[in-house]
Amino acid sequence: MSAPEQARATLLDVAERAGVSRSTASLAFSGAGPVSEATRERVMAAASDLGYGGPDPRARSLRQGRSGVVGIVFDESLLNAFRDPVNVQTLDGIAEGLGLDSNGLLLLTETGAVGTGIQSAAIDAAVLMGCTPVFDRVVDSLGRRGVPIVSIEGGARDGVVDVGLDNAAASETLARHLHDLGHRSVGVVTLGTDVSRTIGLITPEREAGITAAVTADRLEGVRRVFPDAVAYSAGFNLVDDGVRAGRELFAAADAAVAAALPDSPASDAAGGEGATTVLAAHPTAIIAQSDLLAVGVLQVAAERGLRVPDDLSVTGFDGVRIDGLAGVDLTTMRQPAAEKGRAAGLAVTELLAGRPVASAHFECEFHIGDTTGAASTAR
Amino acid sequence: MSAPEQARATLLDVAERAGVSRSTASLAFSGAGPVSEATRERVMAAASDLGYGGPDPRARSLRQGRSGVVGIVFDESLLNAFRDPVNVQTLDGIAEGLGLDSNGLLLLTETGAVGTGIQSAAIDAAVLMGCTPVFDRVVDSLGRRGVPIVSIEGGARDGVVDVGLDNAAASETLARHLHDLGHRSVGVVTLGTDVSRTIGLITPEREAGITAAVTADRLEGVRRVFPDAVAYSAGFNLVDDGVRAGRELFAAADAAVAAALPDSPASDAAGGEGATTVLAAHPTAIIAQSDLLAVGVLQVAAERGLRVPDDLSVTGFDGVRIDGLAGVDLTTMRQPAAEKGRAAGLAVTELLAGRPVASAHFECEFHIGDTTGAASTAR
DNA sequence: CGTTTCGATCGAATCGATTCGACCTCAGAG
DNA sequence: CTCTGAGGTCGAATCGATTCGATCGAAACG
Repeated sequence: MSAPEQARATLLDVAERAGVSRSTASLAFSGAGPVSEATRERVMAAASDLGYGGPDPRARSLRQGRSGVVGIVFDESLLNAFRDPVNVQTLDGIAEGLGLDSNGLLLLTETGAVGTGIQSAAIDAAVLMGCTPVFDRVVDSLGRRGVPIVSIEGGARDGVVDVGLDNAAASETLARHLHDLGHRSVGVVTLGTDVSRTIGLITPEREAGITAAVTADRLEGVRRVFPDAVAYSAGFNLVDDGVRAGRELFAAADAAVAAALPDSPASDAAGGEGATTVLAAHPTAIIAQSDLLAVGVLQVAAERGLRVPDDLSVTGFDGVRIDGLAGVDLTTMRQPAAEKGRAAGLAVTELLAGRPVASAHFECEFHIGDTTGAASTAR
Repeated sequence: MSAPEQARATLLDVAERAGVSRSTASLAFSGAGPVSEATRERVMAAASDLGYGGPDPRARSLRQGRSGVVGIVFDESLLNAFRDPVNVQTLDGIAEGLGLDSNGLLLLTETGAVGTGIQSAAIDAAVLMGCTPVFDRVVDSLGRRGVPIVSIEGGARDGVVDVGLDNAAASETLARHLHDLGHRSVGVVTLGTDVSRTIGLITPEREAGITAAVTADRLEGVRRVFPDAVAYSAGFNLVDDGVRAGRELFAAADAAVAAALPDSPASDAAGGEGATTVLAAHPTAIIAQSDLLAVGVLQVAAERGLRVPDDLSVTGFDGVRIDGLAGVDLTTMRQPAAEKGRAAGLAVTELLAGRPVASAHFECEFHIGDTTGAASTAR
């Protein structure tokens, strides 16, 4: 109201009106340096008169060489990124880890398109969420600008601090648990394998080309125990995609069993060893690479009238509290997502302070719920 | 590698190495203005030699007077904000509405704390998600700086473009639907009422002091049809909070019914009119102010052995696709959350272009699912 | 052959602050 | 009375680009 649309007041205007120099006015606002109380009040009064809203962040960030903004880079649309509770928890942890040093988190997406945003965003540091080869370009570009980078589950990369889990080991623990319970025929429902997020059976060729480190590592952990387990990839980390993958996995088993029966009259073939065993029998356990996918598998089990864990054991991963599914106690590996975020936030703080930071790895906690049990021998 | 840790190259360095002036080098990078192909290549080669990663966004934004960043302001922690699918959809819509003009969305939270971030963030415009009085300060502060503001469901505010729904009318539609089905005793499960998000019964005094516009408007819509409906407030928009509020609501009804029986031996008192009717009888319908809360209520119904919609009708609001609950077809008002976001994004674009923008209101679509039916007379 | 025109390039001003070193003044110590 | 020191203030340099108006050369035109 007081300043309709004429040129906005600058710190110089304020200083002149208060009868002091620019530098003194600046000190009055920033609080750095000694300024007498009387002067400060005069400056503030002048600012108020002129409708001055404080120093321009753009100018300040140019002079200071930092903006206080940390970029969060996703490799998928925000819509999908935020559907995954782990991402949300991690983000919250990052915000906490950065504390009050930060002026906010800048959401950026690098989906493979041109992505002008990431080039021209005034960020002091970047956190890469997830890991696809798409990020190589981002790492290059930011590295050239001297922007420190922290990746979450991004795997080892040159000049990048990584925060993650030992996914393979954690996954192996789950697999071994099932093996100990007597399971021999297991299926795996995996997360997306690459940028395309193709849904469907993971053939050996496809498995070799998995670019998503988390997916690859968790699958590798399973392979150490069940080298021949059939794996189906879900597209996104969603319950519904888990349902879809679960249905397909069982349908494939149905077909394989049906095909095996007439061909080999000797039913003991189903008890033999080798890849055919896995393919030609219904799985007694499903290892899902996330809790959301596991919940989808549980729904498929219900559809097919399979009792869990009597007829089918199911494991998840993440240990997220799934809103609205309080009743289910899933056997899973609980990962400290918020802590990972916090660690990433702290790492950013350290890097910005010029201190060196090492990559950090977190432990998962093995939680045995009531979705796993002894393999049924009656099948 | 090529530039270890010596002073980072600037555009001037690049220009000198390429044998051109600063201005020409700038034009070569920005693409504005005519530059010969040979010169451009020479500049790019020099940049590459020096490990120059493009113009500094800070300097650019100072000179141009804009950063390309749009602030998204929440009144709660990011963790809670992103648990609400409506927020996520809206955010995605905003990103889409802004298109390629934007360099990213800056997440800011104003929870009532000092919030230095919002003051010193270089944003061109701001979108306020939700609406609490806390935002008054934000509006002031940003307005003084000349930053355009768009609010989502923020209600009318001076100098702020608002994008929202006619929540009262939409809510009234649901209530009338239930009334038409013969329901007379209904309960309401509401969203948070204010910053404190206190869970529990909404007394008349408390109802008068609701500061969350969405909650107040939706409740008002119900009141037009059921003036005496009992309302319980859930804290956050979560299934689990819906479960909790639903349980309390039914427990309160249990108590009221038990208290009414011995006192008034004439059981026809339960069929009379007035506030006591509502309080002294179990509700035959529950109006939840969101789908997530409605799902919680459905779970409570299952707990108590109530069949839906035979024994109890339930309505929601939002029309979100709830991951993992594909089977339920909720009666609800579907709101175009993504469209709202898109409209907000477009509004920001227009405002930044200096064009005037009017507040916009969107229509909800009434969806009758299978969770509402005729009121049971047998109770 | 002189003039116009247009494309390419350059110089200098500008964006709005922060910050360093210099300077001044006044109080207290010697 | 003088010297010292510290608090308070100021001037000027600086951050790294964008952009406007001027300049210059060559091609096109009459």
